[in-house]
Amino acid sequence: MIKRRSSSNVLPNTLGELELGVLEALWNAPHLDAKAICDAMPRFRKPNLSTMQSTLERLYRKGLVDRNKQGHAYHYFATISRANLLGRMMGDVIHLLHDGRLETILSSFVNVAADMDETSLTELEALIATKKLELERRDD
Amino acid sequence: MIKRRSSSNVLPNTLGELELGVLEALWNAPHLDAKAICDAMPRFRKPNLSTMQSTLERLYRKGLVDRNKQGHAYHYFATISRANLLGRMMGDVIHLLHDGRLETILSSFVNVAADMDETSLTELEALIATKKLELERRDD
DNA sequence: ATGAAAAACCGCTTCTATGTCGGTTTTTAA
DNA sequence: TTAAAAACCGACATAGAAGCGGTTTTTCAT
Repeated sequence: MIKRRSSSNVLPNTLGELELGVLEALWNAPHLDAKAICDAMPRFRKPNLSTMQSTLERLYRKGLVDRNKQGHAYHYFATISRANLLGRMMGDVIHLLHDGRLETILSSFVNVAADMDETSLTELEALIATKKLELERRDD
Repeated sequence: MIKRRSSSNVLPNTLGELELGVLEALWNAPHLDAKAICDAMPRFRKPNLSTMQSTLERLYRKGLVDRNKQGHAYHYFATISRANLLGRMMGDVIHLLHDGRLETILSSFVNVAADMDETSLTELEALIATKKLELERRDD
């Protein structure tokens, strides 16, 4: 009598490698069909057309791509931008490890930014300034 | 003839629900043994002791916990803080969706911070200032 | 209209990480 | 010395993703 697992919901927005590859291809060139997306994959892992169709179907059910029929094939396009997906996944991670202290999260931002590039902190400051102006304007 | 999958490395630092629960318990009270960690889990999903031991063993191999024998049982402790794990996972997500443009990443930070709380942007500014001072001092 | 080609559709297998646990061996402390 | 507690070992379960062959449907050119 084995205990059933309560379908794990850590990081609800994670994707497989191929799924991500597909999105990359679609961000790069919207409105491709399954065949074209296959061709856009690097040779060392070019999947069978059926495999690509399965993957597209999964992405479609997840709402990450939409499609419409043009001629004899579906043409696919991403329904989410790279930046938005990044935001979602960051949200997942934050939600997963949130301890209620804002400082924990914000200091992660700063640390990541500091690790990337010397000038990042300054850029981050500039973006904050812009964001603050936006918020002020919205309040008027 | 089925193609072998090159063991997928999307988000190398993801954890299962139980694994994360264990870390939460250890962050909350370091140096517990397997039994005690079991007891620390919410009743509705309290695992068998063996299950807990397997999970601890996996976390140990991953380097996320360490242990030493005290009396007749191992006592476990986390080798990574919540904030550091958050940082790692954020790094994973960023690496996964990096498009070369720093602005994409930084604007995600700002957006997430802005969604959380009005004062977050100001706090973020303060943290940046602190971080900058740290970096300057390191250069001396 | 019609038939070949292309794509969709269907159902199945494989793979991997995690969760799950029973049974056996080892260790410890009384 | 021995009973109990824990470690250790070897399974099986599950879910999401990757993978693909075979069949049906659609389309377009003739």
